[in-house]
Amino acid sequence: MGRRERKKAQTRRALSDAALRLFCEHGYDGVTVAQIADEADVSIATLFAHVPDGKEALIFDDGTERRVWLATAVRDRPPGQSVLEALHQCMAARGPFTNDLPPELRRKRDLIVSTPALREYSRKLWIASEGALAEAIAAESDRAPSDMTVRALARYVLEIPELAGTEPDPLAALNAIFDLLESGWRESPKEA
Amino acid sequence: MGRRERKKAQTRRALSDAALRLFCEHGYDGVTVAQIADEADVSIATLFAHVPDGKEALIFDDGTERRVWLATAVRDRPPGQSVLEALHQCMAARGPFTNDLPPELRRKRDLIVSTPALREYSRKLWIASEGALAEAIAAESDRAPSDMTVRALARYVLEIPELAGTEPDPLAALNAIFDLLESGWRESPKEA
DNA sequence: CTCAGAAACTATAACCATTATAGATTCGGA
DNA sequence: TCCGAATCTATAATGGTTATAGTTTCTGAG
Repeated sequence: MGRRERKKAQTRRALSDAALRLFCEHGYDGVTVAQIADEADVSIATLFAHVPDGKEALIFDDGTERRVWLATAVRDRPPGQSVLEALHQCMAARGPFTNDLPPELRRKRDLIVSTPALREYSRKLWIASEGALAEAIAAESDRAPSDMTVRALARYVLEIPELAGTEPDPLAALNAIFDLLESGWRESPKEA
Repeated sequence: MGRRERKKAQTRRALSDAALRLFCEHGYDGVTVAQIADEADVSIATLFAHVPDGKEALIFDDGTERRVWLATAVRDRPPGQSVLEALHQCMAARGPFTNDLPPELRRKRDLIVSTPALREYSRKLWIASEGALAEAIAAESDRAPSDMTVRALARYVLEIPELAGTEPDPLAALNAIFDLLESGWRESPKEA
């Protein structure tokens, strides 16, 4: 990697770090992009050159990670394990569902979960992997990636973090949702 | 209804109409709120007084309609019909899933479907009914409205318009998704 | 090595949505 | 009739985002 790319990555990092620090200290709405640019010692134009999606994207990567992570979790799952089980398992290790994280990441997660704008952007990143996940699921289940059932399943799995992330017991919520996806909605009709 | 409320409703209507007309003519991004305010002959401040959620909300109602509509569809469904069947049926009559609409509404629907910002806001309106729908479902199925399974089902049903609205055959997509929710994900494992 | 061009960065100025302020007008009810 | 509240207005400020045009820094070809 040449010096150019190294410096670019450095700048991006400085922006992430500055943004996260300031957000944690003053709250998302209490910080302006100008302050973040100052703190990272770049111009505002440079900030937006690095983060085309805007302020919310500052503390996130571009979503590539999630995509490959999901695809490999499905493809390389242990033999005998179903696709949904594999997704269940790897989701459980993720962000909102475990406390087995370095305190720095935990602070970041708490910031995201407690800030609507950041939660929403996080969801957008998850949804952006829908195509990749649909392909992975399709490959394992003899269906077309464009099959609506496949796309819907992918979408519903990717909505789980936003859906369960704010529950009192996120992990229990996660389990309940995967159970629903696995078995569908079984009605227990009301007494007449 | 006094003159005051009547005038207020009139102004709100003028804003909706102006916004829809201009959006259709120049595209969502090709119109500024200033132009809309001008066209409706009110000040910008008045525009925002009527539409606190901002530009995207101009052509939508406040979501109350959907809420009551969903709740009654579930509660007053024909005897013998399941909750999901009732929701399936009433969704099918809605926006993106039928062409049985006056041309004016069809143009509005096409505008929304083809404009990301408006699609997103439409989804927000649907999701805002999650609590109401969850209560309705809970009441019919002997579960608590806070039961994660109930909440997830409500959420997943309300995501359908965004999920299926852009498909080539939205109605077929709708049917497939309800089938998934009804029966869950049945894997047809790949040959070894 | 060198130099031409690409990439990253900068300052500056614009644009637009949104909110705040303060004051004017209109309406409803007592 | 008259007070208070709701609506509307003009105006200005804030803050995110983009456009422009020019400067510096790196890379790779010759």
